[in-house]
Amino acid sequence: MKIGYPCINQSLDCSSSRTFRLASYTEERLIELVEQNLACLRRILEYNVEHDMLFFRLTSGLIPFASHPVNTYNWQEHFTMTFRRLGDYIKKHNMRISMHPDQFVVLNSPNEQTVQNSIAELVYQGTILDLMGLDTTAKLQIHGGGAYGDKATALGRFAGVYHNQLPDAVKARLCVENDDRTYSLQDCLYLHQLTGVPIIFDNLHHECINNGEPMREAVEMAAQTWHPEHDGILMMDYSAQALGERKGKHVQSIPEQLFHDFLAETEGLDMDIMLEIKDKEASALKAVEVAKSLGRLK
DNA sequence: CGCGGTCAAGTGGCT
DNA sequence: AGCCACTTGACCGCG
Repeated sequence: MKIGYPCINQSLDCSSSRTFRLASYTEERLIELVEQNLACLRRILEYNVEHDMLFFRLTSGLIPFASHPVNTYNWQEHFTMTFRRLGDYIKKHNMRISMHPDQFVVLNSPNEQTVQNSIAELVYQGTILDLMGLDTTAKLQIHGGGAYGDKATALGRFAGVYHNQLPDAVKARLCVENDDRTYSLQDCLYLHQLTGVPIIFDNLHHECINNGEPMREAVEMAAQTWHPEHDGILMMDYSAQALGERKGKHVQSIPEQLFHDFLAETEGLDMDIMLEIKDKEASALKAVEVAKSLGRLK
């Protein structure tokens, strides 16, 4: 088991997703900002290693406008060695890496342009993992997309894009997460049947929409969609409901007892857990201690 | 130099 | 009909 948090470290005084507006785009500025983003990423990774957090999600914003037509710069070549060194560090410390393309990536959109933009974004994010030299256990995590009034048809469209349009390099890394309002775990398992994509499990989303599966059973079903050699062990997002807030809203800080209970409920199951909690590494640190106390983490 | 409006992109639920 | 949330606020113009 590995534990981690997404994208941002609030203890460090740097950001790996500094960016700029389209209106102020210049190549010079792009290069300078990417250098800063990658330098910060290195610091975050070092912090994580020091604190036994070996699971981390890279921000989508590492390369600004990477899949936008305005960016014609060959950043892949320019930063080849930087990415390789980052990847070497990740591999040396046996870290697990994911990326989560944002809500604009919708593979089942009826809008062809949206689909093409989505593919371009997935190619960009996959390229980063490729340049780092990471194997296919480093994943790109997206949602099923929209329902458009008919989930079965929409998932069929997803499968069509998957089989006919996605490059192999993206297919090898793609996984789909159950979301909190449209595609439940069951829906995702159906998509897995159509495509073979592993299903990344989100416990809070599962609490929002489900078909009555108890938590342990749900984790087991998701885990079965991961091919041990090709995909690695199950990745999951862990969060808890912010009390009194909109359903699905993440808490500010991890309720340690709830996390303890979750680990107890899933005893014997191996997985890597991403803490989607507002205060980031602070909660991840607490989670690491809880997991260690239960002997789930060395 | 701090504040607040705004920023590439989609979708659906809530008010 | 418009606002908000989403894996993450950051940027920039203005006062």
